Amino acid sequence: MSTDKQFYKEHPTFHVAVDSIIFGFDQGELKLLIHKRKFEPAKGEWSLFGGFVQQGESLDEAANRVLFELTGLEKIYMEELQSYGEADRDPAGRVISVAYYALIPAKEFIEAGNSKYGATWVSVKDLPPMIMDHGVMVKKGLRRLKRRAASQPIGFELLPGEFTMPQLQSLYEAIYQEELDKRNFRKKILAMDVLIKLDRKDKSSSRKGAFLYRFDQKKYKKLVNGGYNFTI
Amino acid sequence: MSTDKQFYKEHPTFHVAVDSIIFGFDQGELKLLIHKRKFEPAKGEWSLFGGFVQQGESLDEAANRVLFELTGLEKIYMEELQSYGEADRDPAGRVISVAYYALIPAKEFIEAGNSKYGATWVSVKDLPPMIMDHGVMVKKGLRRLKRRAASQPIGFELLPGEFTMPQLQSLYEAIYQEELDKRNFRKKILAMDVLIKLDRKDKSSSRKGAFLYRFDQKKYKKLVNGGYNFTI
DNA sequence: AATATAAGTGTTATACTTACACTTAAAACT
DNA sequence: AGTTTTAAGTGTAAGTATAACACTTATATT
Repeated sequence: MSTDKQFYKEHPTFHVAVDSIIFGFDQGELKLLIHKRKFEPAKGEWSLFGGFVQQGESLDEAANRVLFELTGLEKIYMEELQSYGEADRDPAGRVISVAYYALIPAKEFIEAGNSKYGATWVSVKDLPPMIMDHGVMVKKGLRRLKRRAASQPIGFELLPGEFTMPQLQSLYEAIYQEELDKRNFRKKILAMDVLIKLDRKDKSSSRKGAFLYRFDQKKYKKLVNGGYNFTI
Repeated sequence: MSTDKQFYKEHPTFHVAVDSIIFGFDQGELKLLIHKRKFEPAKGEWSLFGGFVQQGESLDEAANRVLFELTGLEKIYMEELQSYGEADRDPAGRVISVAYYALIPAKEFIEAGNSKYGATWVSVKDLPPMIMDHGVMVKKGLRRLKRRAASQPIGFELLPGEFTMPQLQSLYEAIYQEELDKRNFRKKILAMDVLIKLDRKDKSSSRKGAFLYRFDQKKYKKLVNGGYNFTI
């Protein structure tokens, strides 16, 4: 702090915020978690979950803290998306915002939506108007999700620890917004050799029941380190 | 400014910097433009081109301004890469830095390196130690370049307006760090149908001379808008 | 006229991707 | 107990894209 002032004091400082684009998957639909803004200005309007970076915390730490404070969600998949720094993006003052995108699995999905925090899930196909540049951030987040899903098995982050092939396929269909052939889909996914088939079935969506699988983190890491590159 | 204080004044503010990872291509090598830092602390050590965001300018504007001030380069390809916000990343004080990556064509390449600004080109295969987290930023920039080069015809940004097939191939070989088959390379590039073959030759590197091409921006945009996706 | 050098060109084999339809397991109903 | 209903599960063949491979050509230099 004292050195800060010593070297850089002639330069201006700015409020820095983090905003999280939180995707979830449920009932065959890809959804976004938003809430009504809790503070002025624009209090009560639809907003991503955001807050200001505090002294002594990194951007990643701030993003995780804000998310936890506003939704109770912890230890979820999160990565930086892009910074937004237009001088007039926030009408209430100069704020530079770092957008994060986050994926949460179905188990936590329900709780977050029903919580005391006033969070709401909206379908990405029918987004309400959001404050400032949050709509732009979401579009960018969706593009990133599509790209990531195609080249990394990121979809698994959006599912519970155990899932069925039809569920996984339905997730990818929601991300790409197109129907996939189930034979080809299974072939590709299984060819990656990162899934473990369990001998139990999930019977919630059919009489026959669908076998459960889980993602094999170890095999995946081995593949990635070996230079292998996924494409779904 | 006054509204800023009104609404957000309880939150801390930070110095925000931009740092540019500038790639160039020359003599068959992919290179990075760096310089010796002009101010304390760590004055005289190898550094990316960076500076502080000023009041009233966006991050993009700051990145372009800083680059121009330090290298004289203007209107070059630039995009945001990632933000770096660890609390202790700069030993002299809290600074949040937004890294940009930039590509400059061969024509401007030479000038930038020989300039009054003290800029130096170093091979990406043999990078010197750099201040703070600049080495990490460069690694990230290289990964981005590789990925972008594979899916967008971004390589053209690194070449002069007119170039030959052997030059283009050599650029891709430098980016991927592997040799490519020239027949297959030509086939793929030409199949994209975004190059215009000129009837002139460049004879600087062979007696026979190689035909010059230029990139057709219009055709490219048409393809991209039509949903086409490149892969080299 | 001969030589040296990099540019330029096609084909075949292999791998990957896409399209496509029937069988099976199990609960629910009669 | 047998029949019906529903989603899960499975294989093959055609088409497309990728990868491997070697000789000819244009031109400056000697």
